[in-house]
Amino acid sequence: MFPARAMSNAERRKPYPFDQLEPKWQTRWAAEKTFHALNPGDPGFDPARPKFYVLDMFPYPSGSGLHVGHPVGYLATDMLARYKKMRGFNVLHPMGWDAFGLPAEQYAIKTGEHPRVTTARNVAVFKSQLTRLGLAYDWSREINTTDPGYFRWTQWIFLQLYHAWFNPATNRAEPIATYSGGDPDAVRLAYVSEAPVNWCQALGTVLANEEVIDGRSEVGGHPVERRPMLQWKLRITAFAHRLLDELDGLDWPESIKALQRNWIGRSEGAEVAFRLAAMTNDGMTNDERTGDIRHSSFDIRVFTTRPDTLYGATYMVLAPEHPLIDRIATEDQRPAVREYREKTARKSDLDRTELAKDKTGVFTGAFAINPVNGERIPMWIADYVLPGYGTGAIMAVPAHDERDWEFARKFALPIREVVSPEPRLGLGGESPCSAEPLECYIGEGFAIHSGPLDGLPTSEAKAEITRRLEALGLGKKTITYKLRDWLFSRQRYWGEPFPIVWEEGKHRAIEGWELPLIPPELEDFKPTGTGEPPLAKATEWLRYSDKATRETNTMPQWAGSCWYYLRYCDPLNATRFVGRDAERYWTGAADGRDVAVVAALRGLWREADSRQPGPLRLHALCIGRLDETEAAALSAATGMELSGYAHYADNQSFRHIQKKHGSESGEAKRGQLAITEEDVALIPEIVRHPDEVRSGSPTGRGRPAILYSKRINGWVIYVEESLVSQRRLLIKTMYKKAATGKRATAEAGFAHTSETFRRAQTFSSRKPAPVKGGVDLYVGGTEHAVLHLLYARFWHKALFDLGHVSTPEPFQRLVNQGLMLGEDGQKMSKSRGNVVNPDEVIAEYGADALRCYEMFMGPLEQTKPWSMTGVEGVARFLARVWRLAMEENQAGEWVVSAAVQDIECPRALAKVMHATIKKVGEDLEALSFNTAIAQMMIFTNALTAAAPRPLSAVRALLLVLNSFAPHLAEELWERLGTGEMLARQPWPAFDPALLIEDEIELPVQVNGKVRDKIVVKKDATAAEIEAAALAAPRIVEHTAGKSVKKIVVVPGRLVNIVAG
RNA sequence: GCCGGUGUGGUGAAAUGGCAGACACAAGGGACUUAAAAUCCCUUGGAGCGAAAGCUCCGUGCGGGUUCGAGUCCCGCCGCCGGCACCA
Repeated sequence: MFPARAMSNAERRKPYPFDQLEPKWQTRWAAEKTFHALNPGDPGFDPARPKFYVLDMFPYPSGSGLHVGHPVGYLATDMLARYKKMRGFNVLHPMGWDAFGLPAEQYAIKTGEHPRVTTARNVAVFKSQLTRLGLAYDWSREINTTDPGYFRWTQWIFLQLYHAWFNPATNRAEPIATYSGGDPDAVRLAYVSEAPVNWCQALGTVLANEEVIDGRSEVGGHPVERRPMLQWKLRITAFAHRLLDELDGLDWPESIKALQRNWIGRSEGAEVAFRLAAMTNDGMTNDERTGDIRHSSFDIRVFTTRPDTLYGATYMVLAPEHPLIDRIATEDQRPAVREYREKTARKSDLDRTELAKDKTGVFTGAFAINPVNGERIPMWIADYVLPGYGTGAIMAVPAHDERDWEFARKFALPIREVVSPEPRLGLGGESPCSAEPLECYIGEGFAIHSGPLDGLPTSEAKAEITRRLEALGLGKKTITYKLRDWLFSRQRYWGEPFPIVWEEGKHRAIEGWELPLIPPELEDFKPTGTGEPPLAKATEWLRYSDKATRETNTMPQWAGSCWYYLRYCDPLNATRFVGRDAERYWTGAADGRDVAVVAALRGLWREADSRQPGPLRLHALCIGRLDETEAAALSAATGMELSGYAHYADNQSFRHIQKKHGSESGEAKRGQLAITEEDVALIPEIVRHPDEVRSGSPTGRGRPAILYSKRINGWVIYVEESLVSQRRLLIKTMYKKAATGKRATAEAGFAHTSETFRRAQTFSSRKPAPVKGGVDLYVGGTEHAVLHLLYARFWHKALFDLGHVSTPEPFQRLVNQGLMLGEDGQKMSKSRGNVVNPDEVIAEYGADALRCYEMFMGPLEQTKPWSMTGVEGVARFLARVWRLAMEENQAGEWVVSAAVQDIECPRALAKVMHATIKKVGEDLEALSFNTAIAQMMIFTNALTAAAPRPLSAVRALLLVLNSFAPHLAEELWERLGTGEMLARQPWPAFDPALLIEDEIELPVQVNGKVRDKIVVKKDATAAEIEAAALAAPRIVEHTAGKSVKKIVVVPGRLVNIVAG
């Protein structure tokens, strides 16, 4: 060992001994489970506390570990989690690993080491790095997507999708059993289809549209080609309108919402049916040429956003993949058509989009009839029309669409102007002008040469033509989306196997009890290159029965991340993917009290059931409290079928209020009452006399109700067994105002009641309030805007429809942390050599300095370059904090400074202290970490200057600093403190009275320029301020020789004198 | 082309329509020290005037507008970053 003296010299170089105290506190937090979150039902769980679920996007544990850019978001959530805990919240702040994926598998192929092994190693590295940052995760909830206990439920959710369909009538996913059509396989949310897909030869797998960027794979940048293959898809398109519409209610950055809107790509327009012309240009009739259509003159439908330009459609274009081409192409055009289609099929997406600026196409020989004017228009095929969008066919209006214009010019097709930017007179639709327009006009305007539409502005013309087409059955208003179904299978080893077997060419699901379906052990993970998945090599595993074999595709990496935020709520649940109570509690459909209500209901139900055994159904009559969704969740939670739902906002409470107002029926109607605070206060009176409560249900009228009642956490629940003969259990819920006592409690209770009535009113006016819920705050990078974030929303909505979760959206609030650039201002990357490793920063300056620096740099959402000198500055700040309380003695040991004394805080210092408590709290709520730190620096500077230093002020600093620099704060708290852990302390209160100055300084402007300052009493009147301002010496100077025209006094702000 | 964001000192950045540049970094000067490190103090948007205290003018990408007052709101441009892009 070093001699003591040498040791202290070495130590002295460190501004404070973070290298000792940081590991110490990390160990303590882990040992004492300081950040362990309790679930409803756990011993010690406090349902009265509000909850806060704050989530990071879990990382893929790569082999290279973290760089300093990764933890930006983790640090933000950590600070918020620690703060919310001090604020009395039950905080859920978990972390886990998104560990299936390509890199681990590619590494395995290279080294022969099993991905399971490398994944475990990488996870260990990541976890230790995160721990060294002092992140307050509840590690007891750690999850790993590659853990069979986890992916079992990923497979289970897939089965829910497989066994479900989207019912357009109800606009939601339903069990496949409710589908009455002939072929359920055609409508499942998870289905197989043979279609052109994105095949990446280098990766040996197919990819989703979202994973292909400019014709190359997102991972690795390898070329991607179109190839028809039999693949699994998920029917995300069925949810397109909901995924789009429900973005509005989310508290997300506008940019991410815009990205998703863009990706979903809604277009409003019309579908128009064109009839195939009977006569072709060679004089033959269709009947003579093609047998198939002899008896049915079929239609070709096109989609257009500009139905108003229908009179200007001079030709039609089909996508080369369009299925009707074989039937319509004329004999003489057939070779050219076939050649063009083959050429197109060979083209990659990249070729088709990037290089195809020059239009190509071939005439099919067929003609279609324009339904509005009976004109024969030629039908072409061209690759600028895409098969997957709209109907795969367009009407071409070259005068008003740039692509059609270009195409028409190249192939000398007619161009007819039908929209004029200015209203034009005297141009009848019956006489199309012969002169072709000189340029393409794509804007809106007024219809011309368009028969009955002439003169109408574009928007009216659209509506008019659509109405006419609909009346004739030739078209209809249509909404089209760009979003395509999600290609869900991959030809890789390291992913979840599908819980599907194939028998005689048909697929079917395996049973739930067969899960998890574990992938086979393989020596050789290599993709086959033929599109056959590596799992096909496991011959033993492959065989399911004599006749059936297993599906060999695996799920994409996104599968596991689609629902991980749910698993965190209840990570060890062995019977359900997430416990209902845990899900309802943490994702916010219910607060702790609601969850307790459900638990009590279950108990009451058991009691009722024991009196008269047999299946019970639940009939929910809700007084202003539960909406329909919650009633459904309640029935699921109690295990009772929901036989009916009625909203109950009126009835007793309604009558009671009505009586009070002296208005008899007729005057005040349901949902139209202006409910006052006083009215709400009357509600508890009803509750206090349960005997007066009679069943309000139509069937229970007049019969005395058998009431079970139970009081839980300010709730009173009645269970009314008035419908015994029908085996229906009537439940009612009613909110009870919090017991009188502390004012604050009563107010909190009141606010809740008030909200209840708002919702009740909203419901009775038939406009359900949007159900908020999901993760309270989700922080992550912007790169998942249309991948993970869209997929997860889709899964969540499907699970919601199927009754498995209680909210329609997974992430209520989303924040993107900004990118961290290298010191050179470039993106951090190994090849640039500008990567900064957090471990090195921690070794030199400590984790607290790294934490504070990353948050001090600027706003969380902003991109910003790393600066080592910046870390140094923050480290200096922390060292100053340390020296506020500590000094070195003769022996070179740190001891509590004699300057810290238990004295009363001088008023000036107290002011800074309370201002700091206020600002840091507000800034944390607003995620303005940088300005919070600046304020703490101000406070620290003030404290440094003070001698002696009041103990209470130093402690206050530690309380607010704790979220940012928890190790340092804990250590000083311990040395100064009462023996309790700082992390468990409540957030300090500030005294607003102290922040109000008796006298305030006001700047005085003359013509908008500050010329002097005056000091006035805080409650000075405007007249007093005016007089003081005009008397100020420099104001007198500046207004000399001028006349004062106006004086603007902004109390507490400034005075502006307008003079001229 | 379309969509979203953004533009303030040498640098990172502050600023409910109300004193532009808080808080830091860097730089310069000083104190302590034999010396260095560490620490502490001072100066620091630009130009000009003054011996000094201080004063004046200009200044938030550019051009207009609203207002007693604009970094902030409105209109029109320009630059940069991100996304989408033959989506009919």
